[in-house]
Amino acid sequence: MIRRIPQARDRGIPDATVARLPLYLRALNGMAERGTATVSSEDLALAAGVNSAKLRKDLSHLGSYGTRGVGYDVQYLIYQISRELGLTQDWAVAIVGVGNLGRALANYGGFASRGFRIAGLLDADPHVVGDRIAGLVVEHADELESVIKKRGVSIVVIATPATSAQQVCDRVIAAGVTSILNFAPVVLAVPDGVDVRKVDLSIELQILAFHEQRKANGGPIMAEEWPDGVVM
Amino acid sequence: MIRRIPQARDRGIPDATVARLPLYLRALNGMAERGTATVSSEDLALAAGVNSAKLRKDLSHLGSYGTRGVGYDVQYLIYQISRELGLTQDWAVAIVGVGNLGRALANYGGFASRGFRIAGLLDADPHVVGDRIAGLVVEHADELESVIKKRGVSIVVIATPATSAQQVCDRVIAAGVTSILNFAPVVLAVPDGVDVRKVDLSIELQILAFHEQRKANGGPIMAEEWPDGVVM
DNA sequence: GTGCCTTTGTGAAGCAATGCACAAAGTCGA
DNA sequence: TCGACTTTGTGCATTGCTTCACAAAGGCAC
Ligand SMILES: NC(=O)c1ccc[n+]([C@@H]2O[C@H](COP(=O)([O-])OP(=O)(O)OC[C@H]3O[C@@H](n4cnc5c(N)ncnc54)[C@H](O)[C@@H]3O)[C@@H](O)[C@H]2O)c1
Ligand SMILES: NC(=O)c1ccc[n+]([C@@H]2O[C@H](COP(=O)([O-])OP(=O)(O)OC[C@H]3O[C@@H](n4cnc5c(N)ncnc54)[C@H](O)[C@@H]3O)[C@@H](O)[C@H]2O)c1
Repeated sequence: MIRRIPQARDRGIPDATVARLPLYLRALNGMAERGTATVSSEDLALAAGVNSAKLRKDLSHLGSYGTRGVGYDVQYLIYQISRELGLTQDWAVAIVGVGNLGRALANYGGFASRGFRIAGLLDADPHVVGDRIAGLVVEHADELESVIKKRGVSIVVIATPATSAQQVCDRVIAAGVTSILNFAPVVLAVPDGVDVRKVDLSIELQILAFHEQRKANGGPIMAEEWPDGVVM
Repeated sequence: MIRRIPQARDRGIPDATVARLPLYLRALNGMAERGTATVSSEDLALAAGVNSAKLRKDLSHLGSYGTRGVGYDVQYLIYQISRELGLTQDWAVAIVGVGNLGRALANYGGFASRGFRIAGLLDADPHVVGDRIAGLVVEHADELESVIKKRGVSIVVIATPATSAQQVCDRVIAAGVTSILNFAPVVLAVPDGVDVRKVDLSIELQILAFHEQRKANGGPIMAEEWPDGVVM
């Protein structure tokens, strides 16, 4: 039986931890702006909305960056988390599908400030191609492969209708992209080695509705039957 | 020691299961449109992008709705999942903050089709108030409480800048709302009994960047040190 | 120095979710 | 009616994540 010997800086950081690091980073940036020099796990955990033991365990996966009796140096921790997440370099992102959502994303300033530079906007609709949005001109979807290669795009955001998403996905993967953020409500099929993250707003609302219903009724109405009262 | 006796329709559905039900529902709706009458756990799992044992276990939390040797009746399963999620009723949703993102959400047709009716759009900016978007007129944020009460809003979407989000959140909770979908990059403090779900696009990109960096380098650059090479 | 106080880092226990593997249930053709 | 075949529903082992609780580390006052 093979047992992994845990090391000081174990390379395998749990997914759950990776997903929280950006949260810590955001809280730390706020503190840095307010001039805070050091912070305890307790306070940082509070600001990030997690439990302090979890925070300490998460940070311990990156290394031993705290000082007992004192806490963590805010600037140093910002740097370490940023480095771990790969935010010390900047990333070229292309947005495919410049409709309602694609436009909102393109106009959003919060990406650039985190090192995500929008390097291309692409759409299949000739009425949209040529529009200038947030300083960029929308290019035709036919240019997808060439834009990806010329501008070193490594992350693609898919904001097309569901029907085109898989096709766009296949093309960007063929062009060498291995990180995709998908807003279309479809399950994308991708080969191993490609990471897809999805954001589905309608799923979030459905989860809220589930809990809301429980709060109101203590559960769904009409347990086992069809609306007309006939059990199948 | 108290041990819960598992029942045919155990009322405590695991969170992980609830989060996947909308996925199954979407896959089932696709099948229904294509005229499929029954589906096996294997096929449905494939369409939803999960493992079939997981799918069966998830569905078993709702009840025993399959037929051995055959599979699940598509229409019946759609109804059962919808009922469980609370989608057999419709929900009035208000969007607070009608900027880039709020507009995209308001214009999106995918909510109404799932029983989420946009019942109000609110903004604090007088230049935005009065705009007509997707058939609704934007109202002033001062009307928040009255809109919630008059239109029976039970889910609020917060799409304001981060600085206003907590304040909006406090107000909607005071007005009786207990389900919130938050797009602002802040941790909202809420009392017990209030559900908040958050969508943070920039976190998703950061997670992608983390994995992308690993694929490229096998890990972050300059393990323990500051950029200038001095260990703290 | 020395000792007190604070806070980290981490074993270990507890809990939740996953995935395997198969008996039981039901279908369908002969 | 029966037997072969398919597919569900679930017990169980496993994995992964969370939380507790505390020894060890380090700062700081005197
Ligand atoms: N708008 C929202 O709030 C929202 C919410 C949840 C999910 N979504 C999903 O996000 C996606 C985009 O939504 P939207 O509201 O922006 O839709 P939209 O119809 O406004 O925009 C889609 C854009 O994609 C373009 N397009 C179509 N096929 C293309 C292709 N092959 N290559 C490049 N571009 C192509 C279209 O020309 C259009 O401009 C949809 O899949 C939608 O379901 C949107
Ligand atoms: N646009 C995106 O793609 C995107 C991506 C990720 C996160 N976000 C987040 O979503 C939120 C909205 O983003 P946006 O791009 O639409 O911003 P925006 O500035 O375009 O829109 C914000 C709107 O909220 C309104 N507002 C401000 N204070 C208010 C209050 N107290 N009550 C009601 N309305 C108020 C403003 O008048 C404005 O119209 C922000 O928190 C942003 O960080 C946006």
